[in-house]
Amino acid sequence: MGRWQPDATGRLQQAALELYAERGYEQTTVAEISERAGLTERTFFRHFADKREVLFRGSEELQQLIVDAVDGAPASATPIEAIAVGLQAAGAIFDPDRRPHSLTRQSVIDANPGLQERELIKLARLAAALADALRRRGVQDPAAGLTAETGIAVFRVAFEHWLRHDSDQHFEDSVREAIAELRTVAAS
Amino acid sequence: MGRWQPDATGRLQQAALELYAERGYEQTTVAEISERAGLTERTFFRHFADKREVLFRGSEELQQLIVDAVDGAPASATPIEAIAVGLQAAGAIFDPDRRPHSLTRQSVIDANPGLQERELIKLARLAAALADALRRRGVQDPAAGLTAETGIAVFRVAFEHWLRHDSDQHFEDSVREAIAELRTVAAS
DNA sequence: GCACATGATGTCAGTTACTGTCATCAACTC
DNA sequence: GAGTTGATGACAGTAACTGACATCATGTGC
Repeated sequence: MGRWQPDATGRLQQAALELYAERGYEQTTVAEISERAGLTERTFFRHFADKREVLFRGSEELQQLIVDAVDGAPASATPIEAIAVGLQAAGAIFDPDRRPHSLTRQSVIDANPGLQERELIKLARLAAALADALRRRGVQDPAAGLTAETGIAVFRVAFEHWLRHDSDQHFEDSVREAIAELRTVAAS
Repeated sequence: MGRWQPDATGRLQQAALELYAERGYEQTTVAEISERAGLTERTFFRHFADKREVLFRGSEELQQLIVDAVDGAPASATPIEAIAVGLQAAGAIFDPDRRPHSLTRQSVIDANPGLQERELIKLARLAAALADALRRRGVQDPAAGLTAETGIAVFRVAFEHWLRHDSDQHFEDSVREAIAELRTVAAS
């Protein structure tokens, strides 16, 4: 059993999620995660900047996916429609098969304030990226920023609905429903 | 020079802000902060849960101030108007005399992602408290949550404007302007 | 004035997240 | 098959944070 087992990053992610879920985030040491993954503590910190980040790898890809979709939305789309197109593209990541994994991950985050902080800054970065994408479409400020933040609110509503809904509804449908809800609220 | 110098919490806060501003948050140790305040490291952690929290003491009072004002807003006020009343009450804390202090504090936060995370979760808690206050006024969901989050966006815009504006404009006026901006955006 | 309770602080030992440095080993190149 | 490259191990070190217990200032009852 030499070094160089494949996918060290993935093994660390899986080991961390398992342990966080089993015994809690704070009760889990990085040494334990690394051991379960067959690696050392030092190697963990070569793959992840800190103990929280192991749960958030992939948020960059999610952001890129969404931003690319916004960039690709038809020029005729209004700002909020462009955001909706972007969010729906996230369905490629949030597919029904991965819902159990997402549920476990979210329950771990919801149980720990430190992890919630990390989640919030990821969403804030996504909001900033969405605002930039809107500006590239010619949307002026402060509409770009406000629409982007509204988009984050929609994302959260859609994601939570997708998580909690038992049926294997597609994420795109959850986004559609959240947008409809937003229009109702905004029109009142 | 015995123990029991008055206002240990305040001395720790001032020492921390000075050192964070002088040499940076990460380059400052809790031992150094405590020493400047004439206390020990252990005592620091009796006053503050962690090294970040020393910059955020008072956010609970701010939240209470705003929520109380929302509760006290006239029954005839619309949800967003009630939020505006609440945010304007924060002018009691953000008075022009404290602007230099707020500027220093914000520059420290803006220079460190960890501190930004803490700021974000404080704002998220404020948003949750605002949503509860709206529900007490009979506002239904999801309008309560969405209006509360919009209120946070308004707060951030107003606060940043108040910070950056050289004249000693009152915070209440910044809130008024931000609300007007929001109405313009929403009506477009 | 004095014993006593109370609360804030000091002291000290310990755990753990995180970093710097250098050695080691697998795979790839020529 | 020697050298290069990149990932990992080993080890020492710093600093955030915690638990346990001692100590001291202050207030209270007498």
